[in-house]
Amino acid sequence: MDMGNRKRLILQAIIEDYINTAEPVGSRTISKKYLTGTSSATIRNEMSDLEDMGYIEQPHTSAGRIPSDKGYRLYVDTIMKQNTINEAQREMIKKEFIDSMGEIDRMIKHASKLLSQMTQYTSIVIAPQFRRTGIKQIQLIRIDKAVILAVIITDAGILKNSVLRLKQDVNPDALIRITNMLNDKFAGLGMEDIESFDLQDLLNNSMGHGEIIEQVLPELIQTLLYSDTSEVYRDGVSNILNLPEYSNINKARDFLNIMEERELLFKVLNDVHDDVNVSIGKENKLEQFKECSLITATYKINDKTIGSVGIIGPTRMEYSKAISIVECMTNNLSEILTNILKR
Amino acid sequence: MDMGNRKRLILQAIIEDYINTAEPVGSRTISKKYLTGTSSATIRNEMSDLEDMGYIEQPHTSAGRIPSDKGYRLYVDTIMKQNTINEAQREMIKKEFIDSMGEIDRMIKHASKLLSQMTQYTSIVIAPQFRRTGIKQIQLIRIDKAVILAVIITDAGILKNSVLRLKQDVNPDALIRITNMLNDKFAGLGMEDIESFDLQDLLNNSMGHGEIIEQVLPELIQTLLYSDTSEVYRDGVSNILNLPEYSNINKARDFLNIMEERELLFKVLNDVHDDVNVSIGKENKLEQFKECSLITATYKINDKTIGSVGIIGPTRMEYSKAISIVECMTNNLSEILTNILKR
DNA sequence: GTTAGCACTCTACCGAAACGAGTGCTAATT
DNA sequence: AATTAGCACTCGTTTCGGTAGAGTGCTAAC
Repeated sequence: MDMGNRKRLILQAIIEDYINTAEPVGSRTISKKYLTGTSSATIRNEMSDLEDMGYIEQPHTSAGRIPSDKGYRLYVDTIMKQNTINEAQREMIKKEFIDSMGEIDRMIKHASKLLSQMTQYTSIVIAPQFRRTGIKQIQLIRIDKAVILAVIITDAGILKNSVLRLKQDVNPDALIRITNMLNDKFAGLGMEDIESFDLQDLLNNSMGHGEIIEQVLPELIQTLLYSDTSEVYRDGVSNILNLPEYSNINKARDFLNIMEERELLFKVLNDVHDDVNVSIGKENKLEQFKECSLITATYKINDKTIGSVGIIGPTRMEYSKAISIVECMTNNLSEILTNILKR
Repeated sequence: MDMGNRKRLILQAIIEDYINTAEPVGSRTISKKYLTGTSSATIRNEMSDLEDMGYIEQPHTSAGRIPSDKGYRLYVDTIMKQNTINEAQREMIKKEFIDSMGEIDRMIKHASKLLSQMTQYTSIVIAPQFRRTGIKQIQLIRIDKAVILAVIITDAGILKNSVLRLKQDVNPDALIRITNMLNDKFAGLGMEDIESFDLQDLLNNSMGHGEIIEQVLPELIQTLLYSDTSEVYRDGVSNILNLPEYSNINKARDFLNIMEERELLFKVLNDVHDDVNVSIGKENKLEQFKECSLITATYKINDKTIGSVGIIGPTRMEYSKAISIVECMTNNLSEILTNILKR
């Protein structure tokens, strides 16, 4: 059976009406609101075909049709019109960012809030990923007897610090030499390189500071590699309770439960690599998201992906709007973060 | 009318039964389950008195009674038995902390998770408050042309850093002199002192570095005073959906909405100063908490309050258990944080 | 002061009936 | 051959009356 243009229009009508109303759409509704030139009987026939083709479903006899995941997929890929957010909204995102600039952290939280406010779904954002950047500089600062502070500055201008407690005191000169040594070794390296770093090699060339380096380095590497896992921000979690899909308390609870699993959310967002990705319903790997759609996008510093943002909503999602917003958001984030670096 | 011992027992019975069942408690239930020697008729009379005295309420004629806020208050203050958590649970809290030690941040998140898991309510924790500590040391580090990193180390060993971008480059020697100058002025001061700090005075004695100090200082003070607002962690928000109080979607949504207002939560937790505080129902200043109870406790470093934790639940809360858990938690937090310092 | 008994009240629950939205099929129309 | 009108049928939702049950307040007896 082929997909005539009228079928396409009917599918579009069903999806868009269902997105608005969350009610199964009947043939008469379509005939009256969308395809006024066509009778409901004709549309019924077409709908029957669409059902056979798997694009729509019937919750029960004598109800209208609702889109299937496959239907949404076709819609997203070939039917819907793109970029529906208007210039004013784009400006809003841009402007809001300029206002919130300063601390990267605050900016990220703000991005999350904006996303959820504009879409009325739940947003998730992961903070810039240290691991994905390179090391620019390492500074060791003596703050007390046998206590030093390690500050790490990355390509992306992100800082990490950790307090290292040593067994013995270090004199300032030695500390400077050690700092230089570490910088020689580490500056310019990517985090991937650190993982396979040869500790022994460094120790052999430690010019008498072996003992100290032996104490400092493991902690330092630890900080470098693992400190920034799972910095996840959510916003608008309560938005989903406005949706009829979640008027069922149990579903709502399930959803909220996942939203409290930071590590899980982190993972989900972290292994997306496309610029913009749309996962519809059962396309999601996670069992708990089988009735949701997830729109994700990555943001970059100097064209290197270092984080991502996402929107979670019901499969009945305003895809077009959500996609444009997420896209616009990551573009702005990338631009601003990259600029912060250049300054 | 005076409060005889039997009235007290009946009130206790009503409250404890209601805490367990969330159903209005009738006279027959009490006569059968709690005061087996007394007939339901007698208890009815007593209950009528208790209602007149304002300790219990009737949702409608021909329903049992439920405790009023005043009733809970009396219960918490004079009736309930204290410290109901057992040694095993105490050990659990202690042990969990030892496991999660290391980064303060992680520890705080973990505390929040533990609180909500053990109580099955929603927990809120605010991270150690920088503002409430004194400055130990300030370090300025040149990381690039006209870019310096300010690291602040406080009494409590907490660090803050901010990147400062200057209009002109600074040579290392000047930076050291400036650093020393700042340390002379700031080290040992409490955050309260900073607020009233006389900028002009420092500028007058700036030994030729006035221009740089003028650029550095405002940002630095900004960081000191405002950077750590609203580091709030929540956990177990979805727990409340298990409670019959929130089977009504609207109430649940209201609750979730508040829980997304970090600043609000921060404020609520931040202006509690007692060691342990219980606010019941309408005793809460916040409109949205009029049907909740809030148990808060503060934790300290070296006997100086620097943060607090709290539990939010329905007025029908297991006060005794919740209070002990919160108390135990803050004691452990205080101890461990204080020890971290000493090391 | 306490208790048994009883009339009364109010809610929650249940089932039947009416309703209405929507379908699928058939026959007529274009 | 495609479209449409008409109609019987299905199934979920709403409404409504009736009933059961829990609990009270009051009275009279103990």
